[in-house]
Amino acid sequence: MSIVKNIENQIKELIEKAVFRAKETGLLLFSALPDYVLEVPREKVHGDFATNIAMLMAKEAKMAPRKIAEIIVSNFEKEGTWIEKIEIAGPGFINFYLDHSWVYEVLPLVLEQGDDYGRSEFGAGKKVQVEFVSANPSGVLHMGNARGAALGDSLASVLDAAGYDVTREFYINDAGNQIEKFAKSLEARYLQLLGDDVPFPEDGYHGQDIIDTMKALIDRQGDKYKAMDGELRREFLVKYALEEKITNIRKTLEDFGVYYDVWFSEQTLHDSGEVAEVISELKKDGHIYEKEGALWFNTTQFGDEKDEVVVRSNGVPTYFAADIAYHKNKFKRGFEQVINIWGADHHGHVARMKGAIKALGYDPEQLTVILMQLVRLFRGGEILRMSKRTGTYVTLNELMEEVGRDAARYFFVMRSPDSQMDFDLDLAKSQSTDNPVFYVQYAHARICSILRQAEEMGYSLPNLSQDDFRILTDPSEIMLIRKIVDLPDEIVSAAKNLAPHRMTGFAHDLASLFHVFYTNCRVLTAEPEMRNARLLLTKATGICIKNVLKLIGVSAPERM
RNA sequence: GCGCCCAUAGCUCAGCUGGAUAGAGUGACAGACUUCGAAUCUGGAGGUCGCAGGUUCGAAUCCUGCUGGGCGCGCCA
Repeated sequence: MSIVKNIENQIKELIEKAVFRAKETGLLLFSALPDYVLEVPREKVHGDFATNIAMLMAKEAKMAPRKIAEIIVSNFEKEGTWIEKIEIAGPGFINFYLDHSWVYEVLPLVLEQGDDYGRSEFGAGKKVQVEFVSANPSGVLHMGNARGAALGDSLASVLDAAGYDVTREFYINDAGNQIEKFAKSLEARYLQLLGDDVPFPEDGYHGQDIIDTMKALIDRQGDKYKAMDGELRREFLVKYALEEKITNIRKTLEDFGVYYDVWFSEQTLHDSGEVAEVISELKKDGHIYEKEGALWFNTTQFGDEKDEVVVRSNGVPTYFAADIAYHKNKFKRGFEQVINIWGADHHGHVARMKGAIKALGYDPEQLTVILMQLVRLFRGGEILRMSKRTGTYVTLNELMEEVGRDAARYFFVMRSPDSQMDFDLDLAKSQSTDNPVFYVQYAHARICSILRQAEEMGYSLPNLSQDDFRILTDPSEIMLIRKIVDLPDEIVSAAKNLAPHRMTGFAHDLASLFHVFYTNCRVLTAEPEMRNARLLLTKATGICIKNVLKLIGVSAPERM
C-alpha cells in the first residue's frame, strides 16, 4: 500500500462514516453510496485532496450539493488524522487540507529501498506477455520498429515494476510468402554475384543488405550452392541469411537496450503441427467452411467485417492461421494477459484475432492490442517514404548513430502510441541539446555532483528519521517530496492504462521540481541539520530519477 | 462506400475511470551567475479544446451528425 493510497483510504473511510452517521440521524436520505472519487485537485488552493460525493448525492437526497457537503463536514471526525482543515467549495466539492508532515514518511523509505523504490505488488504476480517489434526478419529494423521497441520495452518495464510477471517476446515470421520472396531474392543476388545473368524478382527485396549478405556467404563458402537444385539451394540460402538477419536484429535491439525473454519462431508452429491442429479444432466446432477450394474462418460471427482465409486453395495455411495457433500457444503457456504492439496498418486484424480467441474458448479481453501510429520521417524538409522492398529506409542503427540511444528512446516513449509522429532527423540532430531527455539527465548529473562534493568535504550521510526531515519546510522542498511520494502510484497508473509515456512526464516534473529546489535552497552550505536533511532529499531525488529513467530505458549519467 | 485512429497555444504534445480558472515543452519577449553544474531558474504574453447539436449539477473527456488528416478493407504479412 502506497503512502498516498493509505491516506486516501483513511479519508474515504471517514467520509463514509460521516455520511452514514448523517443518515442515521435523518439528516441525509440515500439508499446506496454513490461511486464517488477522492482525488488530488489540480489547483493547489483546492487542498491536498477533494471529493465530489456531495454533488453525486444531490439527486437522490433531493438537496443542494453544498447543503449535503455541510452535513457531511459537520459529521466528519478529523481528530487523529493529518487533516488540518476542511472546506466546501465551488458547486459542492469538499476539500481537505492536510498538515504537510505526512509526506516526510517517504524519505526514509526511498533511501532504504533504493533501486526498488517505486515498485509495488499491484499486479500480484499476474502473468503478462508483451509481444513487440516482431519485425519481418528478412530485413533490418527501421523507425517504426524503433518506436515499437521503445514503447514495448518500457511498457514491459512499467508492468514489471507494478508487480506483474512480465515476459518480453519477439515473434519471428520465418515462414510463409514473405520468406518465399526473400528466398528468391537471395537466390537471384547469389547467382548474379557469381556472374549469372538471372533476372531479379519484380516483387523481391531490393535492399543492399541482401547483396552484402550473399557477398559474405560467397567469401566464406564460395560457389558451393550454385550447382544445387533450386529448391534445396533456396532453403540453404534462407537458413543462412535468416540466421544472420536475426542475429543482427537481436544485436541492434540490445544496443537499443531491449532484451527479450523469448524469441518465438513461426516455423515451429508449422513443424509441431499446432497450426494444423488449431485448424481442425476450429473446423470441428463449425467455424470453418470451404469455398472455391480454400478454407475460410467465419470471423464475421465474431464481429469482423468479412470472413478470412486460413488455408489457401493450394493447401498452404495463411499467416492468420499461424497467428491463431500462436495465440493459442500463448494462452497454453499460462499468460493471463497478452499484449501485442502492432502498427496502425494492422488494425484490421484486431477484430478477427479477438474472434479467433473467442472461438477457441478464451476471453477476447485477455488480448490487448496497442496500435501505434506509424512514424513519418523527415529529412531536409521532405517526407521519406520507408519501404524495405525499395530499400529506402532509415535504420534503427542509423538513428542511434545520429541522435543517440537515450534521446531516441525518450522521444519515442514521450508520445502516446496513438499520436502520429513526425520525426525530423535534421531537427533531432541540431536540437540534441534541447531534447527533454537532457533536462532530466542534467538534474541527475547535478545531484551526483552535489553528493560528490559532499563526500569530498567529508560530510557523511546520516540515517535520518521521518521527524528529522520536518526541518524541510520550503515550498520547493515540500513539492519535491510530494512528487517523490507519487512515484509508486504513478507507475501503477501507467501500468493500468498501458501508458508508459506517463513516465516521461513524471521524469520531467521531478527534474523540474529538483531544479527549483536547487535554485531556492542551498544544500552544502546550510547548517549541519539542514544540510543533512537536504543532502538526503537530494539523494532520494536522484534515486527516483534513476529509477524512472530505467523504466524508459534511458541512462542516468553521473557527469555530462 | 464501410471500419479504426487523430484534431487542444505560432510549433510539438499532456490532460488518469466526466470535475473547480484547460497544462508543459519549444519559439519570441523581459529578468537572474562573488555562492553546491546557467544544459538552470523567474516573469508576463499566447486558446471559439476542428464545427454543430445532445446527455447533466458539471464535457477537451461520453453520444449523434458534419468537416479535415492518417491508416485499413488481398487465397499478402
